[in-house]
Amino acid sequence: MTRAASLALVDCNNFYASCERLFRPDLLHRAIVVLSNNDGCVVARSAEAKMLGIPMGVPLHQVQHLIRQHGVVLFSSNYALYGDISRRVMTVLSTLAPDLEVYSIDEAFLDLSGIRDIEPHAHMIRATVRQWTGIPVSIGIAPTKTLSKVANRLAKKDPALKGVMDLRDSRLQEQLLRDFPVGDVWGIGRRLAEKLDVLGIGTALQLRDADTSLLRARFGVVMERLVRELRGEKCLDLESQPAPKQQIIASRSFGQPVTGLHEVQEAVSHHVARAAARLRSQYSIAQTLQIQLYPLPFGALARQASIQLSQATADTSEMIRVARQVVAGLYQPGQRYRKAGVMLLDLAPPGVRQASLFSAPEDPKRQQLMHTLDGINAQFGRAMLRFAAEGIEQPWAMRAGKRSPRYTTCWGELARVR
DNA sequence: TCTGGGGTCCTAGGACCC
DNA sequence: TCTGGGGTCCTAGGACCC
Repeated sequence: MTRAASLALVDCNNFYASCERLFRPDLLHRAIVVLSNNDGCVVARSAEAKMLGIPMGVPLHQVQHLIRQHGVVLFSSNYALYGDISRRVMTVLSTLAPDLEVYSIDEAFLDLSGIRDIEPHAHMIRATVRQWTGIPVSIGIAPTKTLSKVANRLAKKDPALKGVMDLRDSRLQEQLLRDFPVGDVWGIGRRLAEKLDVLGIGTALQLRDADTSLLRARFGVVMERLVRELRGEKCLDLESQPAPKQQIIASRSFGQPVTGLHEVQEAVSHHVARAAARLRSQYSIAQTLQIQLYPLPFGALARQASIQLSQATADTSEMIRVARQVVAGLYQPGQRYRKAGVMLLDLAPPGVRQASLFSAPEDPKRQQLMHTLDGINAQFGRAMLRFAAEGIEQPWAMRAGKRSPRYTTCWGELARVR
């Protein structure tokens, strides 16, 4: 029996539905469903709702008959609440393992190396989270992240396991992967499952034992990593420090279709403000602003524009000023819009190269670039002053510029100090 | 008629440079 | 008319995740 490094995936059961239930204990055994913004789609279901055959992500109108027939209780989503409860769960978990990675609002990978009796420990984790937060969780234990995902799924499926599945044993892996549909493997979506099916690969075991180089050639490096992980070879590390976002998106569907330019501009301005706030909270500035307007009917191509800001910034009013102009350009009178979105790209810091150029010193493009770098420097200086004023430790440092006689390469880089 | 809001990584192809 | 190699950067789009 081979026993490798031990990783656990802790996943909250029916998370949003469980959160709502905390405040409605009378709904303990009732079918309940949580809806997306504007109450459009089903985004979470209690076990009872799953049993009724209400699928994940389905538009509400498609299951209205089931809802009425079985008296399913509906909730609008309350992300502030779910975020708060998630933080409590993660805090509890962090006291029960040497290291953890918060993977999503309802999942965390735990490093359990150094813990001797892992299975009893996992049961203890499960009971503690339940007792301290009220949230039920399932735990999958395995040598790699991908296998721990498999284990977690099995833990959820078989009640006899009491919420914990230990998949460290390689013979057990072989046995259980045999019946595990390849489409349920982490990283295999609908498209890939279809393509694998054509190759005669229908189970996780067949995928695990397939020819690596063939898969690599056909599907790329992501697939190769996935296959190796299924074999118990660790390719994905635990990332306990959350990396700063590389792009920030803020978008919303309108409750009703919108036609007026002013209304669209107001909505976009609001999204810009939300995105910029998130940008500042990770101490970043953005160089590129992207605006998307989604017309009706559903599925119609979005109108979009991408704008390089004259200098990278995190300033809300400057971004809103630019965004309003862009919206005016994209907007078509008489068109009905269902959704608007904003995306911030080319974020810095940390460690993001801002620009590079190989050109003669008099090249106007180089002048432009130097101007941009000056802009970054200025932003950076102001940020530092603000940190100092607020007594915050200065988290970033900056480097810029590099020259050679004939040509000049310039680049700016904001690097993390610690 | 009614259809969420975030994110990530990878690849292909074109522009551009020496 | 045919004729180069090697490289970077950017963008769009596809696939996936929760």
